[in-house]
Formats: sequence, C-alpha cells, structure tokens
Amino acid sequence: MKYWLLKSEPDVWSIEQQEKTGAKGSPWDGVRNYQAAKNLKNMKKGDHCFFYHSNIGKEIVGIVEVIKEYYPDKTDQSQRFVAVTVKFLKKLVKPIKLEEIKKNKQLSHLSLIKQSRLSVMPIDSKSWKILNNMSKI
DNA sequence: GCCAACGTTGGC
DNA sequence: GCCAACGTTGGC
Repeated sequence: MKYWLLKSEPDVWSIEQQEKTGAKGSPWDGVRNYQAAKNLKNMKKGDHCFFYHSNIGKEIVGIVEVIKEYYPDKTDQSQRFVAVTVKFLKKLVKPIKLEEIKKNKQLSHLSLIKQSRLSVMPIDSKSWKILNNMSKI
C-alpha cells in the first residue's frame, strides 16, 4: 500500500464535508497540475491519504482511502486531467500543524515543505509512521 | 525554443 | 495583504 497527501482549502472542501459523504466517498477532482495529476494516476485502490487543510489551519486533519482509481475529471473540459474517488476514514485525534512538521528534521524532505504549491504528493512509509505518531497525544 | 509577462497558490 | 515560488501563455 502506498501513502499520499491531499491538500484542500477547508472553505472549498473540508474533512467535515468529506466525512458527510460516508462510505460512497466523493471525487477528488479539480486538479490542474501535471505533477499532481501524475500522482493521482499512481494511486491504487486501498491506498491511504492524509487530508491537509491549506490556508486555514495549515494542518493534517484526517485520513481518507482511495476507493476508485483514476478516471477523466468531469470538471475538466480539456479532458487532460483526472480524478480519483476517496472515502473518509478518520479524523486525527490531534491534527498535525505544518509548523510541527517543519520542526521535525526527518520530515524536511517532504514535498509539503519543499514544494508548497503541489496539492497531491506521495508520502513514504517511514514519514507516514512518523506523522501518525505525531497525531497521538 | 526562449523568455518576459502574467496568473495562481499558499505561507507568513 | 504581501510576496516568493512556480506554472502557463504568447510574442518573437
């Protein structure tokens, strides 16, 4: 299983809205960046993704699971980009602030820090474990 | 195919 | 609200 991180502005699409869609999930669409799209295409059913709130909060707030692999993004008229379907898994007991992630030297290689504009990025399993530990009180 | 101008994202 | 980073567009 692979791990990822998805960014969303909570006033556009939040973890709370994701939670309401329940087991049937909802499309992760609207991605208009080739690198992010490439990452979407590499996602497999069953992969887990951190759900990150950008701008407001700036913290990882929960985890979602990929339940449908990539397909053409219906919101993209040019037909160049793709979407996947994700479902809510859980909210983190304690959200992980970007500030805390930056403080951890073991996480300084993450695209979240190095490439702040990328909205879909891979997370290696070691970093995934570290982040999960940080979310525990 | 280069690069200046411009637009967007997202942290601060 | 500002600005750095970076992607995209369009003139040449």
